[in-house]
Formats: sequence, structure tokens, C-alpha cells
Amino acid sequence: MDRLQIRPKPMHSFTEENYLKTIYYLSARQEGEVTTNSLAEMTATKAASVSDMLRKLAEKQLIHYKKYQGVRLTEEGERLALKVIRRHRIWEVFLSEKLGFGWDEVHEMAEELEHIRSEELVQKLDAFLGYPQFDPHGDPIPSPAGHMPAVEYSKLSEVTIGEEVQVMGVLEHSPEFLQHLDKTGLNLGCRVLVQDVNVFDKSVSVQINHEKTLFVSNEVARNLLVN
Amino acid sequence: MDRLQIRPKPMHSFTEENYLKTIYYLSARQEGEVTTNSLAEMTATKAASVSDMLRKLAEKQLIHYKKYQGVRLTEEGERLALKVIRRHRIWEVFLSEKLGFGWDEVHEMAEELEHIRSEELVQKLDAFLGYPQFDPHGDPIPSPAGHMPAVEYSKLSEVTIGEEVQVMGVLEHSPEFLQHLDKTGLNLGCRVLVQDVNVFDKSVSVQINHEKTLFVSNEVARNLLVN
DNA sequence: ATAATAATTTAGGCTTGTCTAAAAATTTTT
DNA sequence: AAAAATTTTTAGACAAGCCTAAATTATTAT
Repeated sequence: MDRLQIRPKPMHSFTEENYLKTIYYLSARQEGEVTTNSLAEMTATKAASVSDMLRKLAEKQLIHYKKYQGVRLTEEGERLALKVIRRHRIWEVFLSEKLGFGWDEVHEMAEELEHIRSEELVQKLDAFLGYPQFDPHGDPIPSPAGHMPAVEYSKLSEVTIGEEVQVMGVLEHSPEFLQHLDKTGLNLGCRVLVQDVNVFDKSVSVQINHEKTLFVSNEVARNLLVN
Repeated sequence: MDRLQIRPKPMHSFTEENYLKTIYYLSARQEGEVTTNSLAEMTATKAASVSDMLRKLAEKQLIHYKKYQGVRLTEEGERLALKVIRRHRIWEVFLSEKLGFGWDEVHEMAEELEHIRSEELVQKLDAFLGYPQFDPHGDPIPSPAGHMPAVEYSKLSEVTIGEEVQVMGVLEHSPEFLQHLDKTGLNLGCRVLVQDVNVFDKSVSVQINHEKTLFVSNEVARNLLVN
């Protein structure tokens, strides 16, 4: 039979890839080492399970790890994490641009697709999509070599009155938040003129695309990236 | 953090899906029950492991199974198997048509992609591809409802002298065989006029697309589906 | 500085899916 | 029809990845 399922054992498991990715994300938004507890929370497991896995990843030289001291990716670990993130974001672009999924729907499917292990597949998909630079949430797509492009956006909550900016991304990726943005018309790329800031609750009054005026809570404004 | 990886536990594991799919394929090409040994060979595992899994699948009512008596899919089992096969073949079309992979390359990647569990993804992908009826090897794509279209092709080895037929599919799916067809120009859809059959080794002399003449071994002719 | 609290790791278990070796059932041969 | 050979199942183990409970280390408060 020609459908034998003999495939070479992959270097790194699905689970290992998820840990590396998560360590990368946690490192990115906070200085210093990543803690066991924060990893447990992010991966929806228990601290004991995380400890096990950290020992394993350290043995494989993918993380720097001293007991009780938190964790940091090695060069190899970061390279791998960025590979996974690259795959994730490229698949998100595909799902959004080619299949018409909303930006609130793509993350979950990409969580599975990111683990498909074919270099050539990602490379051809990237070409098919025209080498996109950003995913549907405005997050930059790492280079094939494993480099995360630097982006420097402000939060909408920090823009001064009178300035006009453009929505470039989000800090919060939950479907609920994204659906709320859809509802209010705050899509990626739309122009936002800050008309007023409420000194009491820090909510922002904005004009969108030189059309309708909108009130944006500070909670939302803090999670909107603009430039 | 919004990237929590809480996903509902899927009804059926990756592994279970592979067993069901394999049982389906083995049933299709041979009458009666599928044996433990043939499953072991196909899934590249040992008979003991297969036995374990069969007990488990029987408990889940996905197969009819009496010890030592071989195995047959239940209706539910067949529905699931066809769902997996549908996903597999739709992904193959995508890889071939949109990303430009050769028909000898798509199977392995589709083996992973077929397990992505989103109904909506397959449905949108299907639409994106224009509801293809056949995969790149000419195999029919099961309907969303779980029905395998009947196709009735002959083998090239059974065509009588003087007949002109069209290549519609292959029985052997190994990259080696497919690459050999590529090399000789025997692609899907090409027209083949049977000029002569060698009585000694049953090799076939054919003219392709009213152009070049070619000798096809019986081994190859038996694995080429035509109509 | 020490006691209380919090975070982390270890110890021991569980499940899934695999294995080898041995036992049991079936099929084939004589 | 019994013996031999083959196939299949059972028994017992193992690795990965998770768990709970207990022990250990670090941090915070007094």
C-alpha cells in the first residue's frame, strides 16, 4: 500500500513548540525572566507540569533555566519560537484574506495550523500571499531567518488631543474585543482624530475617518495601537 | 493574556482518525472484514497495538468488532472516516492548485492538515477551491454529508488495442510512481491510444496526446486508471 | 532577622498510544 | 481430525504530558 504513515519523528513536539512560543510572548511584554506560574496560567496547565517541561526544554538547550530562577529562551529556542509565530501569523493571513474569516476567528485555527511541519509549505504559502508583513491583527510576521521586525506604535490612550492617527494593531486579541471593534467600526487602518480626553475616566472622544464621532473607553484605547 | 490555549477536547484523537481512515481504505479494496495484521502493516505499528485500539474504537461504537474476527466500520465510523478523507483530499487540491506543489508531494502534508478540526475551515476552503470533485490524483472527494462518489474507471492494462482513453487517476500513490509518470508525460487528463499489447510481458505500446509513442510496462499500466 | 506567605519543584499517579513476550484462538497442513 | 503454523489477543512496560499532594526555596511582613 502506498499510504503508509511512516513519517520521521519530529525534532520538537507540538507541546514543546507551544511552550517556546508562550515563553517568547511573556518575555516580550516584561523585562527579565519568565516565571513558572505565568507559564502555567498562559498554557492553562499547573505549575508542576510546567516545571517538568522546563527541565526537558533546558536539557534540549532551548531555554536558560536555573531552578527557582525563572526562564529565558536560548538563541536556538528563540529561533524556534519565532518560526512557530511566523507560521501562525502567515496562516492567519491566509484564513483572513483568502478564506474570508474575520480577525476574531483566525487565531484558534492558526493555533493548530502553526504546527504543520513543512518548511516548504510555509514558504510557498508566504509567496502565495504576496509576502505579507503583518497578520490580520497588525502583528508583524517574523522573517524566514527568525527575526522579529521592530514596530513602534503608540496606544490610542496616549495620543494627544488634536492628533490624527491610524489604527495599526491591537494589544488584546480576544474575539470579544475584536468583535467590539468591528461593531464600532474601529478596523485596522482606519483614521482616528482625537477630539477630547475625559480627565475623569480617561475615555477618549474620537472622529473616525472624518465621519462619525465615537466615545472610546480607556480600557479600549489602551489596547489600540496607532501611529 | 488573550492567547490562552484552552480548546475543547476533541471527540476523536488524531490517532483514532488515522485508524478509521485506514480501515476505510482497506475495506474498499477487499471484500469482507479488515484484519488486525493488515492494519498493523498500514499504520506501521504492531498487531498488539492495533488490538488495543480496536477494542477502544469498538467501545466508541465506531467499528463492528468481534475478537479474532476482523473489523468493519459502523455507519458513524464510516461517516468519520469519510470526513477525514474529504479533508485530506481538499487540502491536496489546495496544495497542488494554489501553492503549486506536485502531485507527488501533496500527500504527506495533507496527512497532517487533514486533522485540523474546524468544519468551517474545510467548508470555506472547499468554496475557495471552487468545490473540486477530484484530488490531484484523480480520487473523488467525498461530499460534506459523508458520501463517497462512485467512479468506475478501467485499468490501462485492460484496455483493448485501438481504443483511445484518458488518464483519470492512479491506483498507486507513491511519490516514486508519480514522479515516473511525470517523467514519461503520463499526466492526469492526457489521452492515450493503445496501439499494441505485448503478449509476452503484457507491456503496452501507447500513443500519448496523438504525439509521441511510449512503452508502458504492465506494472505501470495496472496502476493507471482510465476511461 | 525571623516568621508567615507565596512560588516552585519533587514524588507519585494517570491516560494515551506504543512496545515485547507470552498465551489463546484460528487456520492450514498432513 | 490432530498437529503445525499463523494470527490475534492479553499481560506487563514505557514515554510524553498532565495531575494532586507534599516538600523545598524564595519573598514579604513583622
